[in-house]
Amino acid sequence: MTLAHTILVVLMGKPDSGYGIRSRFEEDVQFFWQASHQQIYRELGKMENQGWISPTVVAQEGKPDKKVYAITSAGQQELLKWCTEPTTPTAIREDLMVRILAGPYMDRQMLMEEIQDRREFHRQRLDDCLEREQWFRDHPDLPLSEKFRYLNLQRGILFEQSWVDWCDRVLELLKDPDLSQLFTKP
Amino acid sequence: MTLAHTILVVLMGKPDSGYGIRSRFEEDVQFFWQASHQQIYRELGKMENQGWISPTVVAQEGKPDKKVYAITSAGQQELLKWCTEPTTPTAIREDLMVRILAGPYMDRQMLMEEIQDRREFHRQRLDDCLEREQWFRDHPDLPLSEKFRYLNLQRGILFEQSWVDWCDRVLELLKDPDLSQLFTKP
DNA sequence: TTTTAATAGTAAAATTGTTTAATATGCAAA
DNA sequence: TTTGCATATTAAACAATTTTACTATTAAAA
Repeated sequence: MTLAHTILVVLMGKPDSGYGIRSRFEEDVQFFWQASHQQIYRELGKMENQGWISPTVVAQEGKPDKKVYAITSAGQQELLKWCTEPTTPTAIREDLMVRILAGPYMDRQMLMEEIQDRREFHRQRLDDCLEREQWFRDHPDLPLSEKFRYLNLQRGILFEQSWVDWCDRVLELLKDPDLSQLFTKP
Repeated sequence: MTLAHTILVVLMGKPDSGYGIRSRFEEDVQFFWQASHQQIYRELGKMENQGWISPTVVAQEGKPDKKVYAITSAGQQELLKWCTEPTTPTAIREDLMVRILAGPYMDRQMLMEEIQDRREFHRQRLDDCLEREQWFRDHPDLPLSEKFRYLNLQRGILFEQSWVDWCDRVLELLKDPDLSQLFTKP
């Protein structure tokens, strides 16, 4: 259950409410970890039961009360323990790849539109990543924790770029009904 | 539920048993779709109930009997229907990225070993992909369905290559305790 | 000759993830 | 002034996935 440990890492930065954690997920973790707010709230409940985090109810002006969770020393220990365990590469389930396998049996135009849409999606994300990269470059004197976030951003850039490149290449090849230039084009 | 449709595509090629389907998953789908044998057997049961596939028990010499499933015309229709629906980009959950975020709080040497291991993993997969690419290039007169598999292989190559590149870059940067060359190295 | 590996399948539990809904506060816009 | 949006949390139902554990056959290796 890495979700719990992702939350622990986020809380190492600063204590936060479920809502706040979710927002921070969207901001800077979104391209390699997604979680709905229910998932986060449920996980926070479990984590509290295990003593990894402790809540404080904070009254706010103009907003509903919130439960701010802070990581406990037990939580920090748990995080460090988790850091000694090996990570495992993500099992990818990419349905566009399944669609590609179905390529011989489906309408070519439809397939190409699907890939075109996907290209647009990843190009948009790439743009977002590059924009954030520029922000980092405009702020060179960042604390170490921010520098590690930059490393993750680099992963995202390479990932999105490889998608765009692949889509472009495949769209070019699919123009030909029998993919005859498969091995001649680089 | 794309697993069912992945199985349908695989069965379009030729009828096969659950065990055989699983083997073919490992061979040529493994880097973008993984499924355990229970998942596949369970899914096959559901698919049979829906009339998408029909089984034939085949006795074998020297091996246990097997249930060979063939796609039905209802199954083919279902597959074509699925092909008109848009695909959705995978939600990635990559725990190495969480580990990177934990970087400021953990032992640097340990983190670097973790990344080194990951690099080795992806380099191995890249090698496998390149080997299979060479096989394709040695067999230029392939049927169309094989050519589409080659397109998927290209995706795998770009994916694994981007991992290796990222690991190399990060390992270089992490040599320095405060990541001071973050913006100066390309 | 016992064990291990590969083939072939089934069952159940536990965990994780998604969907839908309900509740509540306060601000701003229409 | 009603509507919609952002903030903030909880509950329940459902679907998907993973883990663990069985049963069984045959070949090959130790």
